[in-house]
Order: sequence, then structure tokens, then C-alpha cells
Amino acid sequence: MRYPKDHGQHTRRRIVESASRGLRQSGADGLSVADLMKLANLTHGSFYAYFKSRDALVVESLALAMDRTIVHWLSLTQGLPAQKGFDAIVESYLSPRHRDDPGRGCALPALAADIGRSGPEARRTLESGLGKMVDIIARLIAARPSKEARQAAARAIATMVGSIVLARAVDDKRLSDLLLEAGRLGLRNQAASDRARVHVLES
Amino acid sequence: MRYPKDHGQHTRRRIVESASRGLRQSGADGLSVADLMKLANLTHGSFYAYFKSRDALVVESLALAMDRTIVHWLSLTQGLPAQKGFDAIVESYLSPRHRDDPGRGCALPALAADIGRSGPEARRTLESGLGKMVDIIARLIAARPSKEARQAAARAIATMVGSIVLARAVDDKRLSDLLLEAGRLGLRNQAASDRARVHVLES
DNA sequence: TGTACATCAGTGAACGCGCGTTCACTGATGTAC
DNA sequence: TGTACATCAGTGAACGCGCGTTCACTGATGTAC
Repeated sequence: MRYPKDHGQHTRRRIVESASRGLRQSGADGLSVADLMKLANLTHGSFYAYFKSRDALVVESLALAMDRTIVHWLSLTQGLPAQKGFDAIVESYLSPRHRDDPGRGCALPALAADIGRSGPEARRTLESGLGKMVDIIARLIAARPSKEARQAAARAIATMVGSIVLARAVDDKRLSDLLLEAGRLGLRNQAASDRARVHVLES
Repeated sequence: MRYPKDHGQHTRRRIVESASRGLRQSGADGLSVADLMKLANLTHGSFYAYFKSRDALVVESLALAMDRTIVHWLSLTQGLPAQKGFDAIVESYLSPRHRDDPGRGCALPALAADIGRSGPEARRTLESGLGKMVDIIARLIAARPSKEARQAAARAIATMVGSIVLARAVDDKRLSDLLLEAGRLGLRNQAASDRARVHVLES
């Protein structure tokens, strides 16, 4: 055999990895098939040996990015008490670093608006990832699952996503930083009062 | 004169109006020049009699949409006490109606992610509109302008934008409705506590 | 050990198509006399 | 009142280009003997 038997899987993976970064940076329609293959140091010709269509790669890139964020969140909170875990996620999400590096960041601020206009596969992928993210945050807000905890979690995620989307769309550094700071501050206060409220509901 | 002297201005306006709706529905790159002119019952040929480039129309469409939202917010809050005015904006923004009709809705959930990757004109337009929106909400949170009030306002807008973006990207009606509900609930609580905090700071 | 052949990941030319943009033209309507 | 002409908003063919996708081919590497 000229190539190790998993060579194809490795190459495929490399393409998805680089495409996932590229698409988060440039948007779901922002790079051509040739651009995407060039990111993996390949030419466009062999693309269809790996993927059914450009759309299929977009969906896989989205799935990979969402998984990465979930893994990141789990590792950030590992071993921390719930409140500190929540704060760690918020601090990391609403950092200038995350705002300024969409390619390595969460797929939601980068791609959710595009996905809102695209096919059912991409929507299902986003939905399933978002569901897991809500679960992770909900567990940091309340010991037992409840609609209230899920709501508080959904709101926290919406605030983080909206803050990053807007902070990236604005040139004025003051306004951009204000958006990040506002989210961080608000979520700390919110989490405290949510935890209190949910605790009352649980007892 | 074969045409009233303001005929050109009217036609131009009609194009911007329909383009603004179309682009909010389909994204900043989602419609061709031919598509955009067809929305105004014209053919693509005369496009460049009205606009310097496709980009220029995108910027004007964005500006129109942001102005409309600002006017809408002002009319919603007119004559109401601050708290009720704030609630009125939140209820209208986080309604299923707004989620399900992007073309008539706020430009931020529809276009902010695209604008984050586009030219300085579009970014400046969004920035200026967003600044006004922050001012309007800040004034409903605190009688006197302050950084705290602006932060609370920025956070409320980020939460609303993020909730709509995510609610539109998801097929599961339960999760989508949860996102809207979560935002509404959270913003009511947040506004109350922000008002209290700011009030203390002011006195 | 050396040579002919098989494999197959990756290449790059080519396809039909829709894009943004340009431009010579049309045809409905008003003006000149 | 009637006819020739001027105006100009809007038309549609055409441009060069980049897109997603297809496919015949290449060439490095392993196998057969």
C-alpha cells in the first residue's frame, strides 16, 4: 500500500479542520471550494473525492466547531464549583481574544445568521449543538434540570452570542468593548439572581 | 416634462425599500442585482442609473432598516413611563412575529454578522444606528445618562439580537420559543434590578 | 537486485451558469411651431 | 389641430469573471516475478 490505510481519513479531517476555521472567519458563503482546499494545501480537484458537495463540508465544519466549543466549555468548568464554572465560560466567551479571532471561536456568532437561511442539515446540526450548550450552562445554574434553569441558560447564551456579533460588527473600540463588558457584568449579576430564584423554586 | 421632477427620487426610494426587506430576509449576499431590481418591478439594466454599486445599495438598505427600527422604538415608547416603554420594546422585539418576519424586522439579527465581515461604510452605518438604539434604551433605564445605563442598554440589545438570531436558526419550535421567552423574562428582571442599581448610583 | 506493472491520492483543464457591471437602444411622453 | 423632434426612465444583450462540479490524467510508491 502506497499510503497508510487511514491516510484518506486524515486528509479529510485536515480539510474539515481548516474549512471550519476559514468558514467561521469568512462566513458560510465567504470561501469557494478552491479557497477551502487551498487552506488544506490541496487543489480543488480532489474535493469531491472527500465530500458530496460544498454544503456537506459546511455542515461538517459547523459540527466540528460546535463540538470544539462544547469540549472547551467542559474543560473550562472541570473541577470548578458551578458558579466559578459559569463565570469561566462567560469570561472566555466575552473576551477581546474571542471577539478578535472568529476562526478559533464559537460557531454561533460567526454562522448562526447564515444557518438561519440555509438547509435542514445545517439547522439540525446547530440545533443539536445549541441544545448541548444549553444543558451545560443549565447544569451550572441549577443542580436539578428545570425549565427555569434552561431558560436562564438560553438567555445567557443569547446574550453572549449577541454581544460577540455586535462587538465584531462595530469599529469604535469603545462601543465594542462596552458590549463585551456589559455582557460580562450582566451575566454575573444574572447568574447570581437566577441561582437564587431557582434555588427557591427547588426547595 | 414626461415625468414629475421627483420621479427619479421616488423610484430610487422604492428600490431601497424593497431591497432593504429583501436583504434582511436573504442576507447581504443573498440576492443578485437582478433579484433586487425585480423586487422593485424593474430590470437590472437601470440599476447603475441609481446606485454606484451593489455595495452602495446594501449600505443604504441597512441605513433605512436601522432608521425604521429607531422610529418604531420611539413610537412604541411615546407617552409611556420608562419601564413600560422598555417592556414594550422587548415584547415587540422578542415576539414570534418578529422572529418569523425578518424582512420587516430589525437589521441587526439579519445582517450584523455579514456587516462584521464587510466594508467600513456598512460598519459605520450599523455603528451609528446601534449607538442611537443604545441611547434610547439607556434613557428608559436611567433618567440621566451614565456608563452604567449604557452598559445595561447594550446588554439588553445584545440579548435581544442573540435571541432572535438563534431562534431563527433553529427548527425545533420548543427551543425557538424558549429562546424568545427566556429573553423576555430575563430582560424584565434585568431592567428592574438595573433601574434599582442605577437609581442608587444616581442618588 | 532489477524491471514491468498496478494502485490511487491528488492535479488541473474544462463544463455550464449566474454574477456585477456596461452600454447602445427603445418607446412613451412632452415641446416646438 | 397635426406633425416632427427632443427627452430620458427603463430595457436587454453583452462583457469578463469566478463559481460548483466533473473527469481524464499524472506520478509517486508499492507489488510481482
